[in-house]
Amino acid sequence: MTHQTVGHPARPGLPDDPLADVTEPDPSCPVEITLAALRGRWTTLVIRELLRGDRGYTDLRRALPALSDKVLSERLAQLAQAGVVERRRLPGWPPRTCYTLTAHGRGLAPVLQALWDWGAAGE
Amino acid sequence: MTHQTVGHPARPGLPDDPLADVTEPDPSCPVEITLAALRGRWTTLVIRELLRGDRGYTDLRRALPALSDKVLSERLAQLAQAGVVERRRLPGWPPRTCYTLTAHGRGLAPVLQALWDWGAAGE
DNA sequence: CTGAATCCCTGCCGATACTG
DNA sequence: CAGTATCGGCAGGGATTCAG
Repeated sequence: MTHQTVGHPARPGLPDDPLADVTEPDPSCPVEITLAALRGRWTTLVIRELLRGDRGYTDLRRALPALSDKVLSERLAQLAQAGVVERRRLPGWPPRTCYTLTAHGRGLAPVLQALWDWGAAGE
Repeated sequence: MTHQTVGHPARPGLPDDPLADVTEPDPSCPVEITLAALRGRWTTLVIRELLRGDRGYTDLRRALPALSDKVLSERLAQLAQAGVVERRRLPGWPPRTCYTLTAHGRGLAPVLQALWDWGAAGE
């Protein structure tokens, strides 16, 4: 059990942590770390695809036809750097790469669910 | 009970909804609605301040000193449009405005918590 | 097949200055 | 006190092209 509810008696809905008091945008703030991982057009859709199972580069292109090579590469690199996805090059020819969510990446599922719930509830 | 768990038997972590199958970024996707509401530098910090209680314009400026007038105005307008905050003009002089989270806006607390948890757990 | 490099264009962000 | 107007810089995103 690595996350969920640190206990925040006096602050409804906000963690009881010094970083919760930052007075300006701070890349080390957990909230910003997560938003940075999700940042950019297409990012959440790529994650959604990978939540459904491992995918190759071409699988992703086929699932998201309007997504350009450049942006797909960018997103996969960004997500790899954030520790969300892992690349595995498969031996043989033609060259193939398999993209998998890391354990950390799979942890985004409840985050996306929370985003979905609020957006669906709202307004 | 307006949101939370539609029931998604076959899709771990993802809602069972046709919109979950969109093949390109779609502003009506709940996830994107939420991300749009949170988009932009300073946005989450403004929300955090308001989660702690109602604030006036100057209160917010004092709490976030590095935030410029223009951006604060932009954020408050954006959040008002998203139905997250409500403005109340107080009568009398000098002019005062009180910013309050709507019920919908208060619902962002668990979302921010989820973002915090993942960012704090990770990497 | 799987990417990375380039070019261009748009939109966001901040600083400054000004109004009711 | 509570904003709005304008300007400039810079980063994000798409189309195309090139490489391993």
